[in-house]
Amino acid sequence: MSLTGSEKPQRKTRIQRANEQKILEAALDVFSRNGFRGSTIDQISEAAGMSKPNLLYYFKSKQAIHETLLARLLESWLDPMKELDPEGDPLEEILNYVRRKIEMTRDFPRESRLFANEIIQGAPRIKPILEGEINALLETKAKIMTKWMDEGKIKRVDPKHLIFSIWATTQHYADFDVQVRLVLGENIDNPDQFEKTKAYLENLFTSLLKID
Amino acid sequence: MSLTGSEKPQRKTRIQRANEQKILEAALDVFSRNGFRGSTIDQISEAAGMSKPNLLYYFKSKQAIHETLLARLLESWLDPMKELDPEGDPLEEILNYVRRKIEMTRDFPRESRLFANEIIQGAPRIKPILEGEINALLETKAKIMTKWMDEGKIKRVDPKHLIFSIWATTQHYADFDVQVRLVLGENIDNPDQFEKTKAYLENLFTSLLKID
DNA sequence: AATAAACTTGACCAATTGGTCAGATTGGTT
DNA sequence: AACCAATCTGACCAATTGGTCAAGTTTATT
Repeated sequence: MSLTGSEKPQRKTRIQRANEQKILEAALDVFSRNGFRGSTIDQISEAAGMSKPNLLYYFKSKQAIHETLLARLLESWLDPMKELDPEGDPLEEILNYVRRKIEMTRDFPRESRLFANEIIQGAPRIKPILEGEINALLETKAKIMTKWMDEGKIKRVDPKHLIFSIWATTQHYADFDVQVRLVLGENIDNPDQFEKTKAYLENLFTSLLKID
Repeated sequence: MSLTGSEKPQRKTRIQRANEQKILEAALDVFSRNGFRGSTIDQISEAAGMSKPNLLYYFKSKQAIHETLLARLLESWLDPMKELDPEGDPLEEILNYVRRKIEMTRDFPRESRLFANEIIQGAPRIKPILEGEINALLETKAKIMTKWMDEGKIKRVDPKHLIFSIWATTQHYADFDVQVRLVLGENIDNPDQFEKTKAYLENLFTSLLKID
């Protein structure tokens, strides 16, 4: 028994690190396709290439994997918004935010769906985190936008609804991928289609905000 | 045994009609909150106020209830788009579509979430229907919009992306209800907030499409 | 009132699934 | 080589859950 008290205080082994990685990668795949209740530990352990008890050696429960995944996700999910710079050119700052958002949608569609699944079902597991972090950040950024509007740098709109519409329009391409593909034949993982989508969204938000 | 051949060819009884209604109503509630796999027959039968075997007397399986719900949903879901009139005033027609869409989001949020749940998870059960019906309708309406653009009645944008962004921005308020509420304190079921949201979206799409 | 059909349910079953455990194997350290 | 901790797994368990069944109750029809 170690003197440090906690359960697993040791530094991580090579194997431990590798296997936790494999599990989280597999779990992201499975959870984002099937939702929490629609996913089984067997599916995940199979996808991770190990036995179920072995998976449970690294994560004590299905919940634990899911929580780890969501925690990591939330961390990176808000990054694009954090970069919104009050000193930059207002319209360009917002467009850059849109661009970063749609790049994330292209590069991390599974993360987007994992998040969407969680929110649609009432965010049972991440409401507290959402409540604190997102709200604070959003409040700050909304204030910046309001200041820009006061200064006449961009047109006046409700900043929170603006942010909602940026989230909605960008994430739509990941979350409703099947539908988009059914209509367009492809989605933003295709470079050509990515450019078209980006151009459309840049135009959408420029039209809304640009002062003539 | 009846001569008409099919399983249950009879006209529906008073009780039958009432109970099927109760079941579908309860199932919509449960499925839209928990997704297909996250919902149990017990939850639904409890919500419908009857025993599980009795529920299964009216619907032969959990799947069957879900399919019935989705079929009914799809029917009404596309109605707002069908009303888009090629003879009407272009901008006003599109804005009316946006208005109908956001009214549906307000009045039928559970249906919106049921649909979103299904699509996010790859639309396993409704892909065929989606493929036929939605695609055909969307193609027709996109052509109408293109014609309006050719005639210089509205600004030129990609009509399919336009439709995506209308879907995304309106449905967002139902599907991400929890998040919206966390940020605004309320959502479009509040008349005041509904007006604000409607005004924002009207402005968004007017800015995009209006010819000065 | 009698009767048949429609309706209802407690008890039950089999499959799935989250999680445990005892024991085997492997990796690192001396 | 020897030893201990870390890693791994087959077998197992208990709870949940979709669905069945036989028997009872209610409703409609004559």
